Order: sequence, then structure tokens, then C-alpha cells
Amino acid sequence: MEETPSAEAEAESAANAPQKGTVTQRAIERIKAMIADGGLEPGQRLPTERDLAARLGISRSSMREAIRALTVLGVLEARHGSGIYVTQLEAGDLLETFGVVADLSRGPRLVELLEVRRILESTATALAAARITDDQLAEVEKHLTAMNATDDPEEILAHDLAFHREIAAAAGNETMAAMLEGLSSRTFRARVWRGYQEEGAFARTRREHAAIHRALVAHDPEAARAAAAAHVGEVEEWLRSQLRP
Amino acid sequence: MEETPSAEAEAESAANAPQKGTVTQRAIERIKAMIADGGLEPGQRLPTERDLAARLGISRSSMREAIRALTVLGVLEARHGSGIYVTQLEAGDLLETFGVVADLSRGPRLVELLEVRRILESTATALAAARITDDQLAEVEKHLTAMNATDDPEEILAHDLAFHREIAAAAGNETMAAMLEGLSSRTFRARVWRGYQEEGAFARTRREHAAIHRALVAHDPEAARAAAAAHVGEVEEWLRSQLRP
DNA sequence: GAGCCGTAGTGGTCGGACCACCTCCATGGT
DNA sequence: ACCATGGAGGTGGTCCGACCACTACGGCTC
Repeated sequence: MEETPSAEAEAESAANAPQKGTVTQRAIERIKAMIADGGLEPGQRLPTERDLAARLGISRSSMREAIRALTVLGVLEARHGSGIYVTQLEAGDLLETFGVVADLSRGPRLVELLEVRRILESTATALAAARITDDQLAEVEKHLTAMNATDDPEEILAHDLAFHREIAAAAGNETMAAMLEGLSSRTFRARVWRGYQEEGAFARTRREHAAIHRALVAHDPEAARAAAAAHVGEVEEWLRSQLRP
Repeated sequence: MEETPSAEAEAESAANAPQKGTVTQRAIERIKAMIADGGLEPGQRLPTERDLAARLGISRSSMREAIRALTVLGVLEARHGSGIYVTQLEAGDLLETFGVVADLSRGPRLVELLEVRRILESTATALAAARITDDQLAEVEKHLTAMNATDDPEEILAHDLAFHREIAAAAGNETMAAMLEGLSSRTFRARVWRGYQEEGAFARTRREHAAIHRALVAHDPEAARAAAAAHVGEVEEWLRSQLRP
């Protein structure tokens, strides 16, 4: 053991963690570790920025960057005038950034994302067919009829999203639902739809949604899986063909 | 849209976009929009922090926070002394944060993540069975035999990860491979293994890997899917049982 | 021509100052 | 005793200016 010259706490902890990268990066890891080790519980409030900075022996600016980084990751939440809190660390919080990935993807990667969505969506729909309750089914039907009752693309899209969101929720896996939410995020869907809807895809979409709904009512997982896979696969194939020329 | 920088374009655009949130948040959105709109190509270098800050009419500190945020998201890359660059926006870059989610998840969410992994991994393995080349197959075998040749848990885990990574790569969907990488990230796997291996799971794991390998050699997608699902499902069930009491 | 080296420019860090906002409690009225 | 009100303190948000660490590039030497 080395001598302990009654040094300051920051000097001590600084010695424990030699310079691996930037100061900010180290701060991020430290806070992440605190949460992973259970030192910080979900919903708990952190010390102030000034305290944290002093505790790790870094400036407030660097600490703020670290906090900002963990904020965009959905791990921390800063409330102006109140303090910094650990989020509930739920799927929705942590997977919010997933939508960013979808929004920034183009070309071949869009097809890949759609393929992932097809896999997850078909399984989620199959699970939902087995587990969905009457109340949840009523909610799904609400969006189905609302979607059929209008011709406004904006509204159709909104109910389309809600339709699938309700089904994903009924599947009983919040993590999967959150990922599907990201894969169907506003910008992502809107971008694809812009060109897709020009080919009279509304009628086909309505037919496919009806098929999915029938499978849910019948509580038939296999039929639901097939219907959902076909539904997403339809868009996927169209996108793939758009990419060819 | 971008205005031609005549005199006070930044003050003007700042006035056009009234306070939606924090200044930093707006800066993040602005840069994200620049990339999404094609104004910034992958690999391209951005103006300096000082320039960007002046351009958006904010301080360098705030701009730095915005850049840090986009850095942890895998969108930007800052090279000390050189400049800030847009990443290649490949799946690996953008989904790196996915591992953070896995590392910070506990309890029921771990099971949910494992369920997602089972779905993706089984599909990826099925795709790999149909598409895998002899070279890729040789690589898979390398890790299989290496894994069977040692008793060091550390080494076994490493080859286990590589085994699945090669298969995911052979599936031909980089996005899916990147997601699986995150779902199998070091900490995540190590944490589960710590307790799992105590029940003599090594032998079973080896048997299951052998089954997956056989299906790949036979180019039998259905067998591969079943073997992979069973493999992940095994751990999933164990974890589920650990959670019950 | 190859290699060295200094300089300019970049991101990284720091400390301090002020502002905007929230929280809490003492105050005073009912 | 209760509640509305207001102010004070504390918190995150923003800005500034300075300096450090590192990289890139060009001129210099050999």
C-alpha cells in the first residue's frame, strides 16, 4: 500500500483512476458505474453539479458535459432549478435515442432497419395475439376504424402508429415495444411514407391491418405473425426496389 | 432552411426559432438536422467549435455540450488538435450506446432484453445458415474449437461472443449485428454468466453451440433458428427463475 | 529528397460570473 | 389553526476569457 498523506478526497480518487481518456469521459464512466453498482437508485437525486465536480476533482464545465452526455442517453434528467435525477431507467427512457439512429439512417441501412422491425413486429404481434385482453383489443379497434374513416394522410399515419403501438404494448415486453417505437418514429415513417403512399398503398395498408386485427381477435399467433411480417415486408420490398436504380 | 449569412443571420435565425428548450438542445437539433438534410456528409469535417458557436449565436461552452451529446450518440467524432468530424454513420457507430442500455438494465428488464436477443439471434442464425460462406464457416469453427479447448471462463466467454458475432455478421445485416453486439456486450454477458456457470452450464453451452454449428454446416435455416432460440432461451429461463423468489 | 522542427490552429480544461427557475419557509392575513 | 403570499437561497443554464495538450502543416536543415 502507498502512504496516505491525509490527502484530499479528489486527489485520492484521481490516483485510483489514472488518465484513461478525457476527463469528461472518465466522469461519465464514474457516474455510470455508480448507477450500475447500485450506489444511485432510479429516481434518486444526485449531488449538485458543483459538488460532483469537486468530488471528482474536475471543473464544473467538464462535469456538465458528462451530465449532458448521460442526459441524452436517457440515464439522467436535469430539472432546472431543482437538481439532477436518475431516471426510472425504464425501456422508454433508455431507448429514446434509438429513434435518432433511425432518423439518421439512409439508403441500405433503412432497409436493414426495416428488416429488424419486421422481425420484431411479427413476433410482437404473435405474442399479442396470445395475450391481448378485450380492453386492449378495443383500443386497437378504435385506431383501426379511425384510420379507415379518414383520408388525411397525416391522420392515417398517426392512427397507424398508434395501432401498432397498442399491439406492441399488448405483447407484454416493454423493451421490445420501446425499440419498435424507435423504429417507427415520426420522421422515419414520414420519410418512407412520402413516396410510398403515392402508389395507392392506403387500400393495401387497410387490408393488411384488417388481417392483423382478424388474427388478434382469433387469438391466432401464427396468423398474426404472418400478417404482420407481410405488412412490414411490403414496405420493405418497396424500399428495396427504390434503392436499386 | 439556411439563410445567406449577410450580417446578423445568426441573430435572425435565433429569433426565428424562439426558445423551444435549452440553447444546447436547440444546437443539438440544428446539427442533427444539418446531417439529416445532407448538409453534412459522413466523414466530413465540421467548422471549429468557436465558429459553430458564433454561427448559432451561442457560447462555446453550450456548443461543446451539444457536440459532446452528439459524440456519445456516435454521430460526431472529436479528434483532439484536428477537428470535429461526422462519423460514417454506420450501424456500429450509432448503436454503440445500445450496450449502455444493457449494462444499466436489471431485474425484469434483463429478461426482456434477453427475449429480444433470442428473437433477433434466432433469426440471424437462420439467415446465416442460408448465406454463410465456407470462409465464414471456418471462422466460426475456429472459435468453436477454441472454446472447447480451454476451461478458462474468461477465454470461453470471449470465444462465445466471437462465435455469435461471426454468425451475426454472416447474416448480412450489419444493423442487426450491431444490435446483437450491444445485447451481448461484455458487462451484460459477464454479469449473467457469473451465476450461470455455477450450474455446470459449460457442457450444455458447448452442446448447444455444436448444434448451431451443425445447422450452419447443413445450411438448414430452420434447424439453425431452433438451435439458436433454444440456446438463448436456456439462459433466459434460468434468469427468469432467478428472479422469481 | 528525406527527415526534423517550430508554429499556428484545434479540441480539452479550467475558474468565475451572472441569469432563470424552482423550492421552501417565514410572513401575514383570514 | 389554516392558507395564500412573498422573498431568499439554492439549483441548473449560459456566457466569458484564459490556458493547456495535441495535431497538422509548412519551411528548414542536412
